[in-house]
Amino acid sequence: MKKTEKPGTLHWLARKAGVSIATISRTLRRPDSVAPQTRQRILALVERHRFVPDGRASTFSSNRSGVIGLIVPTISNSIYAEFTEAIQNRLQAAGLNLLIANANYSAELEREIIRKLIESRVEGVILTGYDRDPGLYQLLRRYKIPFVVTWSISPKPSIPAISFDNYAAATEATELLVKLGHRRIALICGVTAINDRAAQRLAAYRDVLRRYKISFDRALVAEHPFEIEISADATTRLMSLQKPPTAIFCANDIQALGALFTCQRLQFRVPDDVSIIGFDDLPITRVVIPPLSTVHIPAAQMGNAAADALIDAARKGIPVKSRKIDTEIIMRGSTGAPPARVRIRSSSPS
Amino acid sequence: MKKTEKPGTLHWLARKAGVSIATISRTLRRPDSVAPQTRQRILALVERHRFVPDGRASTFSSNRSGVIGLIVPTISNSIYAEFTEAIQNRLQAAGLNLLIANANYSAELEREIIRKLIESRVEGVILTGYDRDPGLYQLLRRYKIPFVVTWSISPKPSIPAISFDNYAAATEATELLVKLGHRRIALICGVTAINDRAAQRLAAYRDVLRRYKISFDRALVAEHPFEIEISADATTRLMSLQKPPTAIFCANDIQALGALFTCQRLQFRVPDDVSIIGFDDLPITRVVIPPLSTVHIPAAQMGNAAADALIDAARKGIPVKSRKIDTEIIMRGSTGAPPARVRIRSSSPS
DNA sequence: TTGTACGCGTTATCAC
DNA sequence: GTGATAACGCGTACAA
Repeated sequence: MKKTEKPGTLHWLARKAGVSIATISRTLRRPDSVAPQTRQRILALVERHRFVPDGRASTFSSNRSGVIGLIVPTISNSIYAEFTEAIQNRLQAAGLNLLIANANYSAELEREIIRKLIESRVEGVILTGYDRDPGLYQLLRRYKIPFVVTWSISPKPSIPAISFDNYAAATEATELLVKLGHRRIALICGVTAINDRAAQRLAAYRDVLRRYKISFDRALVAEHPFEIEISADATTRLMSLQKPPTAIFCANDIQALGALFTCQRLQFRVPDDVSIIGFDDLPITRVVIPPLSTVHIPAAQMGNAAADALIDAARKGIPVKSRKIDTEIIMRGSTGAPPARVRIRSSSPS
Repeated sequence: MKKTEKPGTLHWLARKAGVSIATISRTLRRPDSVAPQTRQRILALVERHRFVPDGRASTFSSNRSGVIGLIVPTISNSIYAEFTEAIQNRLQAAGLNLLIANANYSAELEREIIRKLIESRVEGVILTGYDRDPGLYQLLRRYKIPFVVTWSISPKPSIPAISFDNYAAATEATELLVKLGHRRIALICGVTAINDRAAQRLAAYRDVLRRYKISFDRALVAEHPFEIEISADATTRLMSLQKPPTAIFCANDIQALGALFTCQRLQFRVPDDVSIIGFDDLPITRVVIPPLSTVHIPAAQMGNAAADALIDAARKGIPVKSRKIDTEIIMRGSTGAPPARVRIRSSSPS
């Protein structure tokens, strides 16, 4: 007496249709392998009952989850949106699903996410940055889950990375300011302790200063989360120094915008009194006044490449190969030569 | 001869430990229900072999997927980031996982996503906007998946919504401009055909004009995707009209920023020559010059409420109840009375 | 406290 | 072209 099959399953539908579950399954997966007549009857039934097969069971039985996990450190920076959308499009075309996870700049949370992804046996993982507990990489390998690091070039060859070179890009940006004649250059960047991209950009900044024999001043470096208001406050502090900088390298466009508006609010002209260069090349940098000079990051290109690599890895077993993406300095209106004489500030900022 | 259990499974580990799979499973799920000695031995083994149980199998066997799906129309607007992070935090605290999906303002893509979510038997779905094929709601109900609409109040009581009222908020914003004395008010909003939030805000704008006997001018309405450069172009067109508007209501802060910078670029003073009011209250609105007047949307609060509702629905079977969230007009520096005399533009914008 | 055995819903492999 | 049935890996009632 099995008249009461649980509704919404193949068994149940098979009974209703008077065929075997195999036939239903086939109708759904490879309709051609079923007689047109049978197919029609079954499809009508599927339609009528709004049958949606249990993906967990099928993934489980076929041993293909069909999902790629993407872990981003934040979703509030739209540069990751461009990146994510590129990945999504590529995966969709390949019949894979994207699972987006936000680690919120927390190593702890990222660890949990990676574990969850392994638990659900994703077919690939796209990571942001390389700096994490090596055990996590081992875990991914242990379960034969292909992965790729993005937004950062890994120092270890064993960890495949598809990314631009943060150090090189930041070097270029800092050097540009030096070549414009600046000697007092501030840096606003992310929190290097939890962000290897920020750390690399800071390292580049320091190294350029050293190379040009410019003394490094700790007071000119501000590490902060990527929130525009925090960056604005940091800029206020920077520009209130006895000797304010004549240029600010912001290792992130959000921070650059905070710096730009704050300088203007404090009556510093950009770029006449102070130059600002950003990093990422968000669309808004082209619209603000003056347009922001910045480092263009081909986020979509990087996303495409990472997605393609994982598709090949998941479907054809091709190991992920590291690849470097080019960046480009975009000169717009926020950078120029330093003012001829050191500007003396007459009153404190409000 | 079952010596060669497949590695990375409970069976395999059970054999290694010399216990049954049940004991391993128990050790992992409810450690207390196992003798300390056994537990230690097993945990050591789990640790050593980096064992990660197959979540699909467990979810499948326990019939609890433990995931809530969130579908946002875009991830490039940081207002959704705040929303998403609130949801994520709440769910995490409740032991549920968040699956973020980006529908990219495509009904087609959203349909596929909803189907995928049902396939994976998520325990709840958070939707953005109410306007979609009713069949999708039926499908969710059919599989007893609790859902809630956000960012939009549903006109149908059968569809639970936890949201602010777009129409009311937009009415307030438009009315504010009218009360400041503006009669020539432009609207820049999203594409109403694919965005019910934009449609409601447009409806509010029209109704306010009608109520105040201000004639509706199609030329003053610009529907566009939420990209700052597109909004900038639209503003250029608007401000190049024979009789440019004295105020612009932007149903989105991104578009408001595009409008602000463009007006300034065209030498219109904000708010002296033209007032601008946005919608969302992004952090950047407090930093730009002048600070942008806007409608504050309590995105985090809405996210918390939606998450809580779904947690209760998934865990305690409590049906989701609609709830209205309050918005608030934030007056800052971008709005004021219209100029005394109509400004005559002397040359065409570059 | 621990082990046995069944069920979860699908896919894949054979026979027929 | 179709049906029967053995996996897939885990959770869990029930037995020991």
